[in-house]
Amino acid sequence: MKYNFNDIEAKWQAYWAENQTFKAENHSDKPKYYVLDMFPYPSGAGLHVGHPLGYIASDIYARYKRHKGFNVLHPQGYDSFGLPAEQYAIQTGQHPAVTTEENIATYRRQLDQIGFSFDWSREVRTSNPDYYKWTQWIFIQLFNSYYCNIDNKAEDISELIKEFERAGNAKVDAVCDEDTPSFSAEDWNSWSSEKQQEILLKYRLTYLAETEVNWCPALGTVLANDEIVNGVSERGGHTVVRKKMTQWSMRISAYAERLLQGLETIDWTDSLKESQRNWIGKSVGASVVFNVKNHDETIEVFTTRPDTIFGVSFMTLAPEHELVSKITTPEQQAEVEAYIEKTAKRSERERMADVKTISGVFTGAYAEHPFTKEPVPIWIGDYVLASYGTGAVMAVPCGDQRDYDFAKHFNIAIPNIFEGVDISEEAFADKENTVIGNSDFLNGLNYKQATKKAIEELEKLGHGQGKTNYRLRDAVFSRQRYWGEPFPVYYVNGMPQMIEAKHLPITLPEVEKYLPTEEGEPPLGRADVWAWNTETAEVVNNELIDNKTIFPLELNTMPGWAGSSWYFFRYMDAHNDEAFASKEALDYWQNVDLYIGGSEHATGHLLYARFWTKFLKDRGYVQVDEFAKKLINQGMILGTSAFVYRIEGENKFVSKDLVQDQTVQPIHADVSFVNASDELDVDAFRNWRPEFKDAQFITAEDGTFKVGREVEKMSKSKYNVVNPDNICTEYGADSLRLYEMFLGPLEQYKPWNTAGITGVHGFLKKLWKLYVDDNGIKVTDAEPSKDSLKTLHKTIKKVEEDIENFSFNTSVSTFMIAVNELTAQKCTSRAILEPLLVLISPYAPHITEELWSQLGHEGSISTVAFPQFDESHLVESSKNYPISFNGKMRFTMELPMDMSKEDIEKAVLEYDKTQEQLQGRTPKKVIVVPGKIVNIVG
RNA sequence: GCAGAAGUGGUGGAAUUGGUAGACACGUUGGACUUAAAAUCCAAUGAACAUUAGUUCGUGCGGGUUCAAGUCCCGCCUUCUGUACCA
Repeated sequence: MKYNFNDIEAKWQAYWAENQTFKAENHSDKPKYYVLDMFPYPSGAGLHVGHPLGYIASDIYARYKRHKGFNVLHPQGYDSFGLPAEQYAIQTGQHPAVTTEENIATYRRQLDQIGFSFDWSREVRTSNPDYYKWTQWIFIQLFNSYYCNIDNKAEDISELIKEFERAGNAKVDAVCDEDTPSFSAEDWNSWSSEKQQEILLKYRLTYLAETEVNWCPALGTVLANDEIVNGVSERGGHTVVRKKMTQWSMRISAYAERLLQGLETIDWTDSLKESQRNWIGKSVGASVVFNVKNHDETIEVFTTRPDTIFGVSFMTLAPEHELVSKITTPEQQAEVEAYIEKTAKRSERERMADVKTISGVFTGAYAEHPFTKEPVPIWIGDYVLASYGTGAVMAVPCGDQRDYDFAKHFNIAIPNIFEGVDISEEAFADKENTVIGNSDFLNGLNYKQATKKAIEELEKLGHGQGKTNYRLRDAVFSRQRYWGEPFPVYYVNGMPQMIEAKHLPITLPEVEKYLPTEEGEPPLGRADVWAWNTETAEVVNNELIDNKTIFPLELNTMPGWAGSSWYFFRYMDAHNDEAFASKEALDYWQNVDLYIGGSEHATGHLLYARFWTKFLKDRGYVQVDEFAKKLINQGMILGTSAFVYRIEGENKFVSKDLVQDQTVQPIHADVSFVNASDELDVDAFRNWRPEFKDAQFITAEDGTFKVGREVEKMSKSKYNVVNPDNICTEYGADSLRLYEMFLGPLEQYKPWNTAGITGVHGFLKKLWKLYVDDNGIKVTDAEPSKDSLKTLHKTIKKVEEDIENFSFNTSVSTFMIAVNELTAQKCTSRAILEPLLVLISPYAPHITEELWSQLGHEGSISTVAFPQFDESHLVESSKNYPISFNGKMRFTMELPMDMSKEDIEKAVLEYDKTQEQLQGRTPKKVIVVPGKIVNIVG
């Protein structure tokens, strides 16, 4: 019987689907284990071999955990709202729901043929109204919450309103906008409802505010900071400009400290945690208030070095700073205005590219040093960013290199306030070795002492206090797009109102085009039926809007990360229409035990999802603080591109080994035309494109034509994309799974080379032949040999360790070694071969199911207990000792395991080969490590 | 600039606590089977020297610790990833 993988794989995939083999139960006596892959976006191109890498790894782990007796939740679904489907809709007029549906079908077919153990009964799609109903619901909860700094958690906004009615906001310590005024209870109670709502927006966790946003004209939408790479849009590489717009924002900054602290409690990679730490950007220091001479204005700055306050010799404001126009003296007016105009014109990108040029202008105004009362000149300069801190810095040139460079450039004094440090060449920024001098009451103190003292003194003077600053900004939550979740929001007198939760979902309206309107409104502005009737609680025709009972609905939609910020909870109870998931399900599954995905989501999805989890916990909807306990980033699989070389100016191609010093042009050839020995199928290449049809090919003497190889990112344009469908047809899903793992460590970037798959495919054939010959199953009930038991048990040990360490590549080698050994031992024993199948089944589930059933078992192998490791089979009576001379291994010597150190030394020294090596010398020293090694020195 | 990861044969990679460097594969070469091919099987395969026995070198580079270093320490170089005038 031959190993007919196509039939076997189809058979078992059908079996799993029919029997719902991998359906997870929400009630079980078994311990739970939740394995999750990062949500795929179903793109039109389908999967290439790089995509399933993480899915295969998580699938192996999920299957392993089932063998280990866990109730495993291993779901899959689609992040199905998003820009590509919408761009496609704009180009073709097709509804994004239609193309999304088609793409999902392709994905599903491709995923199914790889044999994943997903519980498809729990599939979720973010674009499905049953799902986004709850995304809208969470949005409403955020709107109805504020962040209380005293309790350090989110609380219901009604609590805040009660307090405002009772005592105004004097005693309230909550996260709010910078410009929130102080008010009394009388003020509050005297205000109109609109005014009250305006104030409440300053506290709500999601709020509408005029913000400066990253506007991408080409995409017609706003982008979040993490959607911009090097000043251009991440998708498409379009220009991004700053623009003021009224937008929904998420008050994620309220959670900055908890998001930072939480990192200590989760097992994520260091690089990922580090990215999040940098993104949150905590800095501890002080806020210092400077008076402006001859003005009532004050300038507040944030500094991490209050200890260097006596080294201040100027201040710098961002050119956009609101005080600039107020304090600039008439003499400096023209110069300042010219500078502001010049910097405003420079795009973010230019400003970033050109960090070296120092520019700035003196405003003519002076601040007053809080301690010395000396005048401090106020400059403006674009090295100060309006968006960080207060948009102003106190410049200490002796202690900060940027201030130093600025001072040098403009000939500003650089007073030295450090003991025994030379600052004639550069600033001194070493906090550890700082001793302050020339600084009145701070003299002689180190960094820590001086910082503490300076803050105390500033507080006494009322000129500052200790402060912690975060780089993390509130996240803009609106997109001027069609294909996203609609907001459950309508407007009364310009004030946003939430639709009651019981009327959700508010489904996407139909539009005739997916472009912004002529007036520049988002695509939903084209919908005819997009108004809210508050009496009937229905979405009605816009013509009915009377602003009495029928109001306009929000035209923006939610961003891509809305749906993916909580989907991991939905899988726990995917069809619940009473709640986003039942309390029982949430209590049982808690959070994700293992999350596998790419590292590109470090500061986007993975931060927002943590934020929403903490919010849901605060409001009592979930029990957990973090949604994923452990996270692994899989590396990318790169393509191995193939190049053919065309002689410059001629339609003549030359085999790689004959190129020599001719001037040639490398041209990408499709990798499917190239075999394992880098030989090109010339005919296939000719037929590929008309211009190659009549080309000449200079081949090697043996008639072969060699291509060059280079490792690049896998991409259509490089013709190096390998489709898993072809691999499955030609070698089978089990070969694909094994090979993806065999390529190397999961986290590492590594090139794909289809040629190597014959290795694992050969292994599967050998495995098959161990069980089956021409007459069918050849497994017997014979007593296993000692050697076979040893092979089995060392394999159990190694594989178990490997899986626990996510070292899947080494377990594939271990299987190969085991099968090679058992084949050599001519093992046919059921007692060996049955457990071996269970070991391999997480990696190669189809072939093992088939052999398991052929061995006479009913039902799936997937829940059979993992074999128990028994040390006793590995105990050796002797050891083949490596004998080294001065650290160099010369020969080996078989000696009993229980031999004493002294006897080993004696035996080794008496051995002929030892004397041969020593050539009459007397060893100075003999090191014997029993069970390991012998080293002879001398 | 800063942070993180990584550098081992022709290639992917292995070596879990310092103890036989290169497991397991790919590729290459030779052989068996075959009319031939495919498939399968066997053997060799880090480099140099040597008829053999064997010797020398060898884990990015330079030092060091140790009986023993891919592994530990110090100083560099290169590549990848992320991030950046963050006060």
